[in-house]
Amino acid sequence: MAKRVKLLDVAKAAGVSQGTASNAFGKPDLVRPEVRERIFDAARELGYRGPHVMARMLRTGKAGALGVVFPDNLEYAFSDPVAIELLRGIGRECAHHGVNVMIISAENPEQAITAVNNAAVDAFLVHCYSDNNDIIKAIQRRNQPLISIDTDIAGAAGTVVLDDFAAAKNAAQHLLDCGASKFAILSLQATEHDHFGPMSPNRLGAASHRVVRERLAGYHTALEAAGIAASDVVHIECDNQSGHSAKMTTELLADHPEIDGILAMSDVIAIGAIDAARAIGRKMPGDLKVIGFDGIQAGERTDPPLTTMHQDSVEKGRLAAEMALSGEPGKTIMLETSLLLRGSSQESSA
Amino acid sequence: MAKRVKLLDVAKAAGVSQGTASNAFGKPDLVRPEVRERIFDAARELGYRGPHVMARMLRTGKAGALGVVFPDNLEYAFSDPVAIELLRGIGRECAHHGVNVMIISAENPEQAITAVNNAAVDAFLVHCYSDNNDIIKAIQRRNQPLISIDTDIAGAAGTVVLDDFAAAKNAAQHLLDCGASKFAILSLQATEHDHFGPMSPNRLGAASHRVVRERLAGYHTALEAAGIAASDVVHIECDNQSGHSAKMTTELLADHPEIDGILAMSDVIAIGAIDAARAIGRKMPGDLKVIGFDGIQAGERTDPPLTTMHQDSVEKGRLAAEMALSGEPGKTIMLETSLLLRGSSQESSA
DNA sequence: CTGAAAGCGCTTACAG
DNA sequence: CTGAAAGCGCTTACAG
Repeated sequence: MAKRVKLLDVAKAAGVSQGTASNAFGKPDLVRPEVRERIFDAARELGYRGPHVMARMLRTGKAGALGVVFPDNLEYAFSDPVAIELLRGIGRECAHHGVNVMIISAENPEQAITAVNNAAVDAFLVHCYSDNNDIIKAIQRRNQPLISIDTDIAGAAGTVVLDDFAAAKNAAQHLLDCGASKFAILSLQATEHDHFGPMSPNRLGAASHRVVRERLAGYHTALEAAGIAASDVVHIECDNQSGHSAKMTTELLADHPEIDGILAMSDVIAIGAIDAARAIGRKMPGDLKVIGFDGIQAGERTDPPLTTMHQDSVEKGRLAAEMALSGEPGKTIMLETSLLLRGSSQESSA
Repeated sequence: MAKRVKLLDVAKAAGVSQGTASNAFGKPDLVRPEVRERIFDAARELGYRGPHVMARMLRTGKAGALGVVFPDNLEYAFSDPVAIELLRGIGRECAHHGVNVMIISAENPEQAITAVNNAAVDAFLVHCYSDNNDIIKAIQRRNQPLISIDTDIAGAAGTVVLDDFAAAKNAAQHLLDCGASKFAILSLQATEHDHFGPMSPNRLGAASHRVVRERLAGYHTALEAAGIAASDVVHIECDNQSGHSAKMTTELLADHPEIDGILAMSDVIAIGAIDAARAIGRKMPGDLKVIGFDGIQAGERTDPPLTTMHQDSVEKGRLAAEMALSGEPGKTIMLETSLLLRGSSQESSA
């Protein structure tokens, strides 16, 4: 293995100083064209591979990359359609700024902390549900800008969230308008600890995930205005996988056949619910109305197609990346959702 | 802005040498516990943030990250279900090794070269269709291990591909067995230059993408064995998006109503084909048989569900990452596919 | 187990 | 526009 050719070798061969050679690569305008060419020729001849990335990073302090962390669901992030849309938006904005995207990968929370500490990035984007998390503390210790997505983190350089309360309120109102009167809520996990199935009032009150808290409040607000107490609503906590929510829904509808309105906190969950309800012969939307949350593509292909509260996850990711890259003071952006009407809540007019 | 606390400051405060302080963080076993604690205390007191990542990288030459490059479809990679599965496998293996995943992001090929040069990574994983590419040259100039996925790159440290020939041959054979006799092939792009619609014999012969070349050869081999010449098969080049392939299929079936077998090079393309065929009233599988390629989840929800050649893209990505991280000599892995039988090729027995 | 020293390869003030 | 020098912050032989 030959010794690596470095800038000084090139400079010597070209008969210039190291500084000038550096400029030829990094700031070509500062070097006279003929000298620049001489330097490039020397580089080619010696087999110089261009400035060493890590050395430049150390010197300039810039990593040229944004770190993306999914503390709640590390492996899972690459399966959730919504996370992928987020990543697409992040990737788009990073590409625009000529910055790479570093996905912090780990098998468990402890490893994630190491992974965060080993990542050469200029800022972190954190997608998580809960603000109380060792991984977040590890990031904050690094003292780099942190943009939080979908939850509030104290001291974040920026925050992008949804108006989850309004979205959930509108979702419940829509099912009320469609005539539903006996409700079940299929909730996302309320805390980091796995817990599936019926939610006790205790558990309902203990939701540490901002998204869950806000959406529950929104659903309840609309229902209570229609005279339906939260205690009369069946709450089921689901894993965010259609297979799992299908199982939960089968049990739900066996125990509570009177349910005629299902409020699902994600489309993935809603899709499982529709599958399960159809399998046991429930007619939708006549017999049972379902509304999801997110607006993923797969919702177009359920039977019936899924009515949902649509959010623009791509834009959410893009905005977060933009905040991270702009270096502006920390602000909070709250995005709106819109009702995406399909067949699972009312007969299509088509 | 206070000056950054560095290791030497901590060492002085703890009354040890810089080397010992370094060991306390990086190789704790080499430092006596009581000394170690003294160092950690000093670090805490001074607000030391832990060893500087970039400095360590420069010194050790290890980046602790794997670069992933999609030269053909930079933004598109986060939309294609198959690319996402690949990424999931890569992420899984990287997490296992405590290595982060760096996605090289760029808006155009030129930017991609810069992005490659700015990426602090230990090796590159390249997913591409064609081996002749400026981005690949840029990577090779960096002289780091390069694992190529889905195509052969000369000098790669490793290669992971599918047995595309056998897969396509089996796909065509299956439709023959189901009774199809008039075929159309919906092909992926054959070269990097956009070209959609009917393929001339010229274009067929010029396919620079390995995947397209192999699959065409496989389809043709099976069809020719059944007495069907390649020149009697309609070839259409599609963008890998269901909306686009749907349009192409509508035209195809208008021009060639006799077609009763569609061989699609991806499930995404096949899904569009099924949608289009159903929209104009073609009965599947009775009237028209369709087989896809990949085995993505969305294929379960078409009407009828999509028969396809299933590949394990997650494993493909995982294997590629494993090769990159093992540092073993370059070898080639060829993965098999399997027929995934659903309703688009024959009546289900259910 | 500990300390003193070298050096990873570059970029950037600074002086000309 | 060019050159000489400092230093980014660390880890790792090396000698004890």
